Amino acid sequence: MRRVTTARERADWARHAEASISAAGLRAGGARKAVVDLLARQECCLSAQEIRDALAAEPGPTPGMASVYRALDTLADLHLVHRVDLGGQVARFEPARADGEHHHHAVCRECGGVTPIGDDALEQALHGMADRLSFEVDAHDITLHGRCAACAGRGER
Amino acid sequence: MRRVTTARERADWARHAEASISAAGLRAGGARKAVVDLLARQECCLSAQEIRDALAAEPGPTPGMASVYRALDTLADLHLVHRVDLGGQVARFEPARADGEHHHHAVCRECGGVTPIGDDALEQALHGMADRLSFEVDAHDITLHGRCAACAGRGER
DNA sequence: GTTCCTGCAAAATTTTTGCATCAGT
DNA sequence: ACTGATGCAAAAATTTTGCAGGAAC
Repeated sequence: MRRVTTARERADWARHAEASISAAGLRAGGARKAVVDLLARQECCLSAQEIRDALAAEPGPTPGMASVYRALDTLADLHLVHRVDLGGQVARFEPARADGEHHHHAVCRECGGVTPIGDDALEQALHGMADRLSFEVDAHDITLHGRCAACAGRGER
Repeated sequence: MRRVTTARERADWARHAEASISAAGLRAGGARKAVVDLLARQECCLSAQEIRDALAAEPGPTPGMASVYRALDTLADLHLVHRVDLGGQVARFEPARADGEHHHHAVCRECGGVTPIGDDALEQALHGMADRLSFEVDAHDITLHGRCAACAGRGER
C-alpha cells in the first residue's frame, strides 16, 4: 500500500505546528510542546491515554492528563490535529497536514489495532458526492471494521 | 436525495428483529421490546439518552438506562443494530437492515444535527478499495462534518 | 509584570456491572 | 421452575473544569 506519511512530512508538521501556536499568540509550555513532539513522530492516531503513557515513558516530567487534553483541544482548534472516533469510547488524535492530505482507518475487531488507509478513488467519490449534497462539507472520516491481515492469518475463519 | 428508509422497510426490520431475538433463545421482555419498537420507527440514529427520553415520553413504564444499554448491546451482537460514533462522546444506534443496505451520516458543526446520506458511487469506491486491501472488511462507517443547509442559510459564512 | 500554561483534584458524562427481584417460556 | 430480563444503585472509564502556583514573553 501507498506510504501514508514520511519522516520528512512529520518533521514539517512539527515546525508548522510550533509556528501556528506562536502565530496565535500562544506560549510554548512544556506539556503542549511534549504533545506536539510526540504526535510529530506518529504514523497514525493515538488516544489521550496513549499519549500520556508515551510521555511518561520518556525522560523529563510527565504532563497531567488535563494538560494533554488541553493541548489536544488547542491543537484541534488550530486545525493542527484531527480528532478521530473509531468506535469504543476513546477519542484518538493525529496530526492534520496543512495541505489537507490525510488518510482513514481500519480497526481490527480482534486485536483492536488500527491501520491507516489511503485511497485516491475513494477520495474522489467522496468529493463527487459532497458536490451533490446541499450539505457544506469541511471534513470527512471513514472507518473500516473487520480483521487485520495478522489476525486473519492466525486463525482460519 | 434518495429516500433512505421506507415505512415498509422499518416494519420489516421490527419483525426480523423480534424473530432473531426469539431464534437466539432470548425472551421478550418489556424494555428490549420497547427499544426495538422505537428503533423501528426511526429514520436515522439515536443516542442511548434519546432512546430513553423517547420511551419516557410514551405511555407505559420507562425502562432504566441500564436496560436500554443492555438491549442495544444484545441487538448489536445479533447484528440487528449498528453502533455509530459521530464524534463527541455519545454513541448512537440505528437499525441494521438484513440486506446490508445502509446509509452514512453528515453532522452539522453548528446545530449538531445529523442527516442521513446515501451514495452508490461512494459505496462502489469503498468496495473497490476493500478488495485491494489485505484487511478483511466487514463493515464501514463514513461521517461528514460541516454545515447543514439550514445553518448555511441562516448566516452567510 | 501580565497573561497564559500546568498540575492536581474535583466534577461531569457516558457506559458497565452487581445484585435482588420479576417475568417469559 | 428454570433462566433470562429488568431496575436500581454503585462502579468504571473518559473527558472537562476550578483553582493556585509557575513559566513565558
